[in-house]
Parts: sequence; structure tokens; C-alpha cells
Amino acid sequence: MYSLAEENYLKAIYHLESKSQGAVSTNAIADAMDTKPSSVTDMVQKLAEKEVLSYIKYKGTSLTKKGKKTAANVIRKHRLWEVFLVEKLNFHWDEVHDIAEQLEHVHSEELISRLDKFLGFPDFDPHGDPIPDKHGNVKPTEKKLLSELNKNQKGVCVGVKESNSDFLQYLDKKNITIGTKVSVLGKEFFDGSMVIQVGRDQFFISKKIAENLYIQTN
Amino acid sequence: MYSLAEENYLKAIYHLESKSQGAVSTNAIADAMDTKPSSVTDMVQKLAEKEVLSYIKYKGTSLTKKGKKTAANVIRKHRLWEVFLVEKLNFHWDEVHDIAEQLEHVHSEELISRLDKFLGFPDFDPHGDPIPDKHGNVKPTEKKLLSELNKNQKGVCVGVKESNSDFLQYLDKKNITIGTKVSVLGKEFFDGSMVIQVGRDQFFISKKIAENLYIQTN
DNA sequence: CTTTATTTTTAGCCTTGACTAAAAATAAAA
DNA sequence: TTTTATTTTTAGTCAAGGCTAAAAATAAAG
Ligand SMILES: [Mn+2]
Ligand SMILES: [Mn+2]
Ligand SMILES: [Mn+2]
Ligand SMILES: [Mn+2]
Repeated sequence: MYSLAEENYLKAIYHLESKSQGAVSTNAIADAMDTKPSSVTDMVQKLAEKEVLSYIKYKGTSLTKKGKKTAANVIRKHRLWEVFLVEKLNFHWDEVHDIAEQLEHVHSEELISRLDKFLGFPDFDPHGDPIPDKHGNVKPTEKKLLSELNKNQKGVCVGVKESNSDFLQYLDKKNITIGTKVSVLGKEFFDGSMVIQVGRDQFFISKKIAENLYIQTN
Repeated sequence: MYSLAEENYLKAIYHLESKSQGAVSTNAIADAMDTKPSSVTDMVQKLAEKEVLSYIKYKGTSLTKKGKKTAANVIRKHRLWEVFLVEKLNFHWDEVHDIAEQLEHVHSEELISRLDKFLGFPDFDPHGDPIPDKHGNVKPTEKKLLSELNKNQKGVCVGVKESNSDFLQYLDKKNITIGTKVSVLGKEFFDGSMVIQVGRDQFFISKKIAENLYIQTN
């Protein structure tokens, strides 16, 4: 059994590792966890002894198979609880993250497997992120950022990259949610901004918005 | 906001206080929490500074209004989660306590108020214990122990005193659950044992069983 | 190649919530 | 009312997880 702090480190390292290949640096972890590098070094050394990650002084860390599975399981719990909060308790998708951050640390295999069933074995959380199975495996999905599309391409919104409240509320205002069809009417190469069509509306979006929306084309 | 340890102390003291009038002794708390008296003294001094209980050296502690409300709120969360686990996830009533013990420490007013609504504002948990309202108030119910009934009296089972697995599984075996009608056919004054009728069955029960079943007569 | 800047680690300290052993109060017996 | 037993508190440690400041590696410039 891993402590709350250990689980959070594993989760953070898992996410960092998937966002950039190679070992994860101490500073990157400290940054992601809003803590100090010295604290990270301590914890990472402890986790290396527990064989959930391999750590080479001054070189960084990377999760072992065991560590990856543990991290994926925490993420699985986080995302299943987010589904519960949105689908069953009618929370809005921008309100669930902090609560799930607590619920993900409740230890009970049985609880999660029953929750999974209760929710109808969902594949994605409310932000479009895939829910790992109980072995820690994630189905790979082919999605790209809206910012990668060009003029006249279109697709369906299948997820958000950042999911902070401000961004999600912006999407609501524009009636964009998971499943929404989006077409690129124009793209400005100077600043990466776009004009897109959503339903009957067409409007301008900045590069920053386009870089945070996942689209599936085909 | 109170830490997990603080919440558990408050809860334990709340229960001890309701089971016996007057200040609660340090040893009683240590006993209930399966910890050492010296640890209790430490924590109780800390909680006294936070004004959730009043503590007089060598005399014991008792919760303040603030402490009672906080404790009742933790208990409210515990019991609502137990209802959720049984009613929605189909857990058995003897499996839910340890999970609820973790879930009760998730901090979110909104979560609990939505959960309450989702469950249909239940008044009792799966073991028949009353669920405090959000202000920490508990409706008083007039129930007595089965052991207090005499020959030819009858009533409805409305709760269990102890709720450990062995006891609950015994009740299942005898088809006794919340709502079951129970009649006392005979009572042995020497050892407090009884012969009772449940449905079509009539059988012998020990004093210990009778002392752990709450009955409502009328 | 040195020198400088950045990253990472170490050393030492802090808080929380435990524990043990010893001291002090209080309660019970004699 | 002494003496003894029990309860409670204090003093001193410890592990987990943080932090700061200083030292050591590594990387980047000059
Ligand atoms: Mn989240
Ligand atoms: Mn999510
Ligand atoms: Mn319980
Ligand atoms: Mn209960």
C-alpha cells in the first residue's frame, strides 16, 4: 500500500513521462507537484528502494513496470470518480478535479470495480481522458490538437488538454463539449489563431485555445 | 479544516460522550482509538487550543458545541457513504464500514449535499444509525434493545448496536435485517437468553445477541 | 579550457502524530 | 491516614514529508 504522498508522486511522474520521452528531471517533478527539488530527491530515493522507479543521481527517474501500474491505477480511480461526480451527482466538468484528487486515494479494489460497473464501464472521463483498465493499460486513441488542423479540416472534440476551470467555462460559453463537431474555416499562420465553426456559430479562437482541444478527424 | 487524525479523535470522543455522561477519560479515548494514552493527551491538548473540546488535566475532556458539530458532520459523511455503498454499489452491510472510514474524510460540502440528494435524503444508514443533518442535529428516536423486551412483547428491528461482520452475518443467517418483525416468545432470566420468532422461524438467541439489536415497539 | 550559471543533492531543521519510559496525580486499599 | 494501584501527564524519540541553505555536479558561455 502506498501513502497519499507516494501516490501523488507516482502520478505526477507518470504524467511527466508520457509528455516527454526519457528520464524525468527532479526539477520537473518539483515543478509539477509545486514542491521543492530537495523534497523530490528525498522522495524519489525512497520510491527507488520500493522498486517503483529507477533513479540515477543527477540523471533523473523513470517508473518501473510496477510503478507505472500503480500510477495508472490511481489515475483510473481519479477518472472513474470524475465520471461518477458528473454523471451521477450532476457536477459540472470544471468542478470535479479537486474532489477526485481526494477520492483517488481511497484504497479498495472492490470499491473501484463496483463503481466501474455502476457507471457502465466508461472508457473516458468527463474531460475526454481515457480510463486505464485494472491492469493499468490505456487504449491508445488517435487524436490531435485542434491547432494541428488546417483550413477546411474538421473533426469532433474528444478531449481537453488543460482542464482548469477558466478554460472549461470558456468552452461552455462557446457551446463546445466532448462530442461537438468543429470545422476550421480559417487559420492565421502568423499567430496560430483560427476562425472555427461550431454548430451555427462561427468565431475566432486564439492559438492557446486551439492547443488545448483534442480533435478526432475521420 | 481538520486533519484526518483530528477528525477521528473528534468522532471517537463524540461517540464516547454519547455512550456515557460526563467528561471522557483519556484512557477511554486511547482504548477506543487503539492508541496510547500519552498520544491522546498530546492530541487532546492540541484540540483544546482549537476550541473543539474543553480539557481539564486529569479530569477528562468534553466536546464544545463547535466540536460536536464537527464530529457529527464526519459521522454524517460516514453514514451517507455507507448508504451509497449499500444502495448504489450493492455492497453488503457488513462490508461497508472500512471504506466509509476513508470516504468520511473527503472534504467537500458540495459533494455531501449532492450525495445526500442522490440518495434521496436518507434518515438512517444501513445499520439503522441515524444520519445527522448538515447542522449536526440528530433526530432522537425511541428504540430499545431487544434484551429489554419481555415475553410476548414484539417490535421491529431498527438497528444494530455493534456492527462487526460476524454479528451482521449471523443476522443474515437468521434472516434478521432492518425492518424485520421480531417477537419474544420466551425469556430466561438466569442468563438473559430468549426464544424469538422471526417470520415463520422461531429460535434461541443469547443475551449477547439480544443486547445488540435495537427494536422499536409500537 | 576556464569561468559562470543551472541543476541536483546533502545537511540540518521543522511539524504532525505516533511511541516508550519515567514522573506526577488521583483513586482504592489497608 | 498511610500505602499501594491506577490513571494521566511529561520528557524524550522516531518516521514521514516538508523546508532552507550550502555544497557538489553538470551544462552553458566565454
Ligand atoms: Mn482530474
Ligand atoms: Mn479528468
Ligand atoms: Mn460504519
Ligand atoms: Mn453504520
